[in-house]
Amino acid sequence: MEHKTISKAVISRLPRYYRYLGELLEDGVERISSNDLSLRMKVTASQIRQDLNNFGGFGQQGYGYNVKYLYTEIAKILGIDRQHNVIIIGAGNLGQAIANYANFEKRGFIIRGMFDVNPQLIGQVVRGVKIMNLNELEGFLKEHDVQIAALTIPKTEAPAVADRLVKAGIKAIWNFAHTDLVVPEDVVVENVHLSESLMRLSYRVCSMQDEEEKEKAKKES
Amino acid sequence: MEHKTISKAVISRLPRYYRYLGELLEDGVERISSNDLSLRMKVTASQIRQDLNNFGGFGQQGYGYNVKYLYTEIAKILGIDRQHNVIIIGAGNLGQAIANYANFEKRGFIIRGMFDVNPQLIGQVVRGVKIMNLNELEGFLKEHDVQIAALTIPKTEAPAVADRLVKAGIKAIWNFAHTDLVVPEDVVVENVHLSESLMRLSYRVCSMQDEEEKEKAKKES
DNA sequence: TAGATTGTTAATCGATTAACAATC
DNA sequence: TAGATTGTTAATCGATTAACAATC
Repeated sequence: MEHKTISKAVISRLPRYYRYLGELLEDGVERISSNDLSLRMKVTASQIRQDLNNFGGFGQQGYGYNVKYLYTEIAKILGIDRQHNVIIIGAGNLGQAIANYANFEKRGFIIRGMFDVNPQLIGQVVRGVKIMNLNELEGFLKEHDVQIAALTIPKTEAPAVADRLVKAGIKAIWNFAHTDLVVPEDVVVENVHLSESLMRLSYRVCSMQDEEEKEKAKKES
Repeated sequence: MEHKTISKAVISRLPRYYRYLGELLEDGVERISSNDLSLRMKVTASQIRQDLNNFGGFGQQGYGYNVKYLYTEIAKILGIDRQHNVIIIGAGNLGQAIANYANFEKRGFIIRGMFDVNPQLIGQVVRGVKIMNLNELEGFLKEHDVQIAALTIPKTEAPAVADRLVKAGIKAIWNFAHTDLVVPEDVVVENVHLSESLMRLSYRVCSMQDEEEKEKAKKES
C-alpha cells in the first residue's frame, strides 16, 4: 500500500470512523453513504470521502460503502488487525485500569508484563499478568519481543525509564506521565496528558459561564 | 476580559505552555523570550507570540515575558485559579486513579464525591472521599454545588448516566467512556478516548515499521 | 436508462509562519 | 542611544468544504 505521509488530522479521525462503523455493524447495517454517516457523526460528508480516499477507494458510486468491508479496511490501516505485545510500567491504579480494559486484547494489544518498584505490588497478578520488579525490565525484554510500553509512572521517573525502554529496544511509548519525553526519531511517543485535558475542560466551563453571565446582563439592561 | 472565540488549537496549547512555565518557575528562571521558549518546546516563536496575544500583551519589548506573571495569567485564562467541585462516576481503577492524582487539587479541582453501583466498592474511602451508591446521585447534587463530573464507567451505561447528570445540573462532563455523549449545548463534554489514542499509536508504530522495511529493501537493491 | 453516490478537482477558509515596525 | 524582543500585519501553507464529472 502506498503510504504517503497522511496528515495527522486524518489519522486522528480514523479511530472514530472505526468506532461508528463497529456500531453500525452491530446494528446489522450493511451499507452506508458518506452522507448518512456524516449525519450520525456530525462531520461533513465531504470530509469522510476525502479522508477515506487517502487510503484508497473503498466505496462504490451509487451504492455507498459496505460497512463490514470498510470496517476491516480501517482496521488494517490502523494496524489493529495485527498483534502488538505490550508491557505496562507502573502498576498503580492507572496501570491496572489499562490492564483490565478487556477490549484492548480484542484490538490485538496483548499485555505481556507489568512492572513496578512498589514491593506491595510486586508479585500480584492483574488479569493473569504478574507484576514484576522494575529491575527485571531489561532481562524480560531480552526474552520477549515487545514493541509497545505504556508508561503510567510519576513524571519525575518517566524520562529515565523511557531511556531504559528505548535502550532495550521498545519501539513505541504510550505516555501517561505529565512530561514530554525525548526519544530517537524512530521511536513513537503517543501522549495522554490527562491534566491538560482537564485544563481544557476548565477553560471551556469558565468561558461558558462567562458567556451566560453576559447574556443575562444583556437581558437585564 | 474580551473573550472572543479563540480557536480550539490555541486553547489546546495553553496547558502545555503552562506546564513549561511551571518548570521554568521551579528552576528559578525569571524571564524568557518567545525564542528561548520556542527552542525548549519545539514550536515556533511566532506561534507562541500569536497564541498569547489572543488574550492580551503579556510581554515587554526588549525584555521578553516575566515567567511568574505569565504563569499566573495563563492560570487565570484556563480558569484553574478558581475552585471547581468535581464528582467521579465510576469508582473502578480509572476513577480511583483520578481521585488519587494529587495535583488535581493543586489546580483547584476538588473531589466532592465518588459513585458506583458495585456493592463491593460502595462505602470504601478513597483519598478521604467516600464511594456512594449511584442511586444517591440526585440527592447528593441537590445538597452540593458541583459543576464537573468525571465519567469512568462502561460505554453501555454512559449515555443514561450523562442524561441524569445533565438533569441534575452538571455543567461539564469529563468523559472516559468509549462513546460520544449527546448533551444540551450549554453543557461541556471533554472526551478522553483512550482506545482511540492507542489506535493512533498503533498506526504510527506500523507505518514506522513499514518505512524501515522500505529503507532496508532499498539498501539491499 | 435514471438515480444515487462516489472519487476528485477547485474554491474557501483557517491556522501557521515570516517579517518588521513599535517600543521597552 | 543601541540592542533586543514584542505585538501585529502580511504571506504562506494546509485543511476543510463545495462542486461536479465519472460511474455503479
